[in-house]
Amino acid sequence: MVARVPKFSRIQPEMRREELVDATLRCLAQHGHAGVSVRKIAAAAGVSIGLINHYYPSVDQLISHAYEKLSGGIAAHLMEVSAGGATPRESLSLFIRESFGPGIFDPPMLGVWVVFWSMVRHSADMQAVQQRTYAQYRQVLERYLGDLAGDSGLPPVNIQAAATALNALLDGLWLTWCLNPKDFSVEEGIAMCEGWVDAFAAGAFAARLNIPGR
Amino acid sequence: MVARVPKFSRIQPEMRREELVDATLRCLAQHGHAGVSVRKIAAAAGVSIGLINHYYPSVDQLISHAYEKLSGGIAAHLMEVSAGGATPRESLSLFIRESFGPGIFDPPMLGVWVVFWSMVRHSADMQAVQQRTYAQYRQVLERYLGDLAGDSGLPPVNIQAAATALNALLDGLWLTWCLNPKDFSVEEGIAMCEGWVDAFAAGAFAARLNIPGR
DNA sequence: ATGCTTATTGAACATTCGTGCAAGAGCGCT
DNA sequence: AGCGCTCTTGCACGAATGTTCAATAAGCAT
Repeated sequence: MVARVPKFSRIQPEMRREELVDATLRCLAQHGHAGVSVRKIAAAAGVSIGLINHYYPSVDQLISHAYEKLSGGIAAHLMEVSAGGATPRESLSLFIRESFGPGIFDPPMLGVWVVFWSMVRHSADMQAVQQRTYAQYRQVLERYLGDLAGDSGLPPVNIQAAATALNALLDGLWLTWCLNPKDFSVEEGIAMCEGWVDAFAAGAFAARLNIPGR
Repeated sequence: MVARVPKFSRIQPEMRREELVDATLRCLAQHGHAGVSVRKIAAAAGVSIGLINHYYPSVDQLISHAYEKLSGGIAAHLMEVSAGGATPRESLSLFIRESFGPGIFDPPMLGVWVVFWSMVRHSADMQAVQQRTYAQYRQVLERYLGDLAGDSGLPPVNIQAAATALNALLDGLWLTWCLNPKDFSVEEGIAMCEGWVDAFAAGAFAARLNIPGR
């Protein structure tokens, strides 16, 4: 008497998509650009090669969905955490500290983003995801920085430019650190960002980031 | 009477290497990751497929040399330009403005760097180039920032951390702008960096970037 | 139980890739 | 003028790629 053992299991399409996207992210983190491979992703997800094209017309669309999930997930997480701050200044500190947390500050993650960035220029889908998620990020920072400037009674400042700069500082530190984690410690990175916010709150950028903007 | 027209010309090995490296950079700028291809590079250089492996044992070494040339060239250029400043503060302004200049602030360049970064984690050669050129960049900034802090009579500050932060701000703005040049103008980017240097010169970061460092 | 829907499989296809290698030819040297 | 070094060529090879598609079988409904 032999027990029936199914060769595979059918699961709900949405769950399967989720699994495929997760496998994609794992693949990119491990293999970098070489992870953009139907066969590698299929192996990582434990499914057959053909299943991927059943759910995604092309591998590019799978990557695009993975981009959306990762980027959206991080943005949502940062928003949720920073919302716990009692003041704008405190929210910014939470946002900064969480940006340096595990799952974000992680060298293999560079391999993932590098793939995404390399596709932005040639894919309209990727470009759309990039612009949408970046705007989301920046708006959060704009709100906190705007409130902080209001609380501090600062002269009018180009908040959008300030948010762009803080975001760039975060991104640049992340990039530098992922390329060589020995360059500086996470705590030092946080201190650099906190210093920037302190300077902002003290009105140090008012002279350069005056309002006209665009 | 038929004029002799050579099928190809022999040139000095060094010049040929130069041509191959230039073709590589052009390829990466145009095709991104797809430009990492012996055939595409050979076509861009106007030579046969086999010639590349004659000069470089593997395509990875060609990319590595291209990385070294591009990175070293930019570093040398920035050093040369910024050396023209009469004061450390002026040198920093020149460094910043030149960092936003053409040839650096250029969206296709993102495709080049993205390829380099994707290889740093898996190639010891690329890692070595990365660390060497990054240290070179930062040392220049450290010198100017150190002199500026001395001139301003600031309390002791972790200059290395400050240079890391300014470099990260530059990199982050570059990345953001290359992904979407409409986000902000070059002049705004320069203003953000100048504002950071102003704040540094005013001692705004002294409290966070205190000396112990590491 | 039986049938139906369709999620899932895996082989097949045409491309493209990097590298190896023997043949060819440019160009300096005698 | 012709020898010879080696730069240069381009075909050949195996491996890996994305996509297609007919066949299979899981799991729900009847």
